[in-house]
Amino acid sequence: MIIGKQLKISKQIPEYKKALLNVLYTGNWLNDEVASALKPFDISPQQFNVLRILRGMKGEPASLQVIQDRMISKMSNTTRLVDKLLTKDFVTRKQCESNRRKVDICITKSGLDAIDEISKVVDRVETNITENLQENELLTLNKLLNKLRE
Amino acid sequence: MIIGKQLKISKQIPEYKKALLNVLYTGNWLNDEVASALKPFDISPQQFNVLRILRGMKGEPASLQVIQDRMISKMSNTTRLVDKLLTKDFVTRKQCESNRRKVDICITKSGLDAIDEISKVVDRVETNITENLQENELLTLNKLLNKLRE
DNA sequence: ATCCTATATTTGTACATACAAATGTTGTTT
DNA sequence: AAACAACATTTGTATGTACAAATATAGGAT
Repeated sequence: MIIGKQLKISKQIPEYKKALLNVLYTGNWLNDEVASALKPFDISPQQFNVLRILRGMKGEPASLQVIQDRMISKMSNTTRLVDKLLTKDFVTRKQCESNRRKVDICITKSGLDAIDEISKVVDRVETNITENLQENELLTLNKLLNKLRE
Repeated sequence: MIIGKQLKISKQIPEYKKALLNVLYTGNWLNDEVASALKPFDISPQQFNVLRILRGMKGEPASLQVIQDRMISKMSNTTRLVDKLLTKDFVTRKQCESNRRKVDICITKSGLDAIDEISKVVDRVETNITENLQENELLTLNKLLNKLRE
């Protein structure tokens, strides 16, 4: 639905305000969509994101800093997010040997299995959502969002 | 920056995944930008959003439901968000007379003063962010985001 | 009028997040 | 080498948010 109608915004709101409202609103909406798809697996979008990052490390350990830099939503307490993944046995954490201030975080076999399983469901949601956008529209959307953040 | 570089994503990720990642990432980024602009006023983006909704009511009271429907980020406890605004004396809340299940929430004079003041700062942030996008680019962005949510 | 269902909000509780201070480690300066 | 600043993470604490159950009111159906 059109953003103005959706949130019952005044009709003469300038386009730039509409656009920013739309980015925020659509971001939240998308997050909620993903969250409810993840719900049955008892995992949050944030946790899913971190698991995916760790899977992308291809066996290499990641420090907290590396994880944080790559997270979609930066947060001020990644330690505790990793704690949650630890109790689920999805990751391991130990002091980094070459720089003992850092910590080596790796995904476990069971973490890999979990994310592979969960990814299928998320993939389905993602293709569903984007199916009414053409490839060139996706490219344009990416271009405009990148430009916005410059 | 380009979303793939930003989050150090694998290069052969399909465009639709990039787009959704970009929507989420840009939404969070924008929220953080606004949040830090609001910080000096000791008010959260959510609270700011509700005050703006109430200002838009032009004196008419809003029920919790009305507020929730118009919020950028839907949340499951609007009561407590309004509690916060109450303790700041930015709003009033009383039982609705025509339907006593509902509550009438109104913005106070001091709430109006606050939001007028704060809006100036947020406006500045918003124009800053969008200044490198042309009007037709903003229109396209809005169109694509609306289409995504369909 | 009584009963039942739907609506609107609040409350209890568990969990998540933000922020600053504390801890431990490393590199640099003197 | 001692002292100090910079870095990486953790911990304490306050606040925010999610979810379900509880409360209260309204609008039918019998």
